[in-house]
Amino acid sequence: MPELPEVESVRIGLDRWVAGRTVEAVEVLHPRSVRRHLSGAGDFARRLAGRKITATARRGKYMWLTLDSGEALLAHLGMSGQLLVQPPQRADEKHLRVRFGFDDRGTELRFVDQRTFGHLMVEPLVTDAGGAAVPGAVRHIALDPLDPAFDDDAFAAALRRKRTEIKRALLDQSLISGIGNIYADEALWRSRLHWARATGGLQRRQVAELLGHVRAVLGEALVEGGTSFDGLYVDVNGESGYFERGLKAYGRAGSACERCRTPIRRDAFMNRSSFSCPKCQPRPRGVRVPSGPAPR
DNA sequence: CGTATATCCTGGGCGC
DNA sequence: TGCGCCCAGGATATAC
Repeated sequence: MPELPEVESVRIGLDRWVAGRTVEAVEVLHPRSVRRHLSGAGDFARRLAGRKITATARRGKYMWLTLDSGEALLAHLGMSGQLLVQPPQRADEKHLRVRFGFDDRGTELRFVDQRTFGHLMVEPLVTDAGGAAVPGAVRHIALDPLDPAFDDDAFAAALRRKRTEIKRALLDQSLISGIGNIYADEALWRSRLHWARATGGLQRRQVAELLGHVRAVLGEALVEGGTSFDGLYVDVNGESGYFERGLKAYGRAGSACERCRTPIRRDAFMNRSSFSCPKCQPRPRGVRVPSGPAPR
């Protein structure tokens, strides 16, 4: 489940292995992986053929490779997407979806994605509201909290205007990007905030502290090389991350909270799960939550 | 318009 | 051994 730290690990790896190289052949093995490239797989491949990769970039969970044509190859890894750099003679992965060959006949870039929630597209760069050049599909994605231009005060003000719960807000990529279910739960645990706390009721200082914890947990995971689950996520060269041992709340239902030893609880939340400490993160007054997984 | 919910999709794991 | 169900969840379309 790649979130910001995992995506950034992939970007760094790709930068080293593919920046400066020229794409030759592109093979789309599964049309769903390019479903958001509306002009089709053939057009996707044609826009890349002969193009040199000039740089890599990322915002939130999106990453892209800029091309010498002024366009970019945009990637979202979804739940299980991987971008692997492999020798051409290496056997195809079971869930290989797109293969990129280079004119130097060296290593290939491969998009592997079991669950096919990830996607790739080629798009022109456009200028966003903040004056940055981003692929069109990224225009509505907010800056992520590791971006130097992220505005803490504007975020706090936006939170206070909202009528929603804090975890929904953390997962809203148009408000703050890069955070998924795992790091949302971790940041809330560190902040001692229940996921259902109303955004409008948070004090400015609480928002500042929450942002501090968000940055800390993302930064620590980035240093560790990303969180790895089920072997589905590996970094660009196939090495798993190790952050799972640093998780204090996510996936720890029934285990003792490391602060107070109370068993971590699991609540149904947005058709998935939310993990928190019943004592450190008390439920806000008036909020009733069904326990266990959400009904399907 | 703002917020909430349904939907997409696969296969490993597990109970029977 | 095999069947069927559970489960993971980001982004988007649709509903309220």
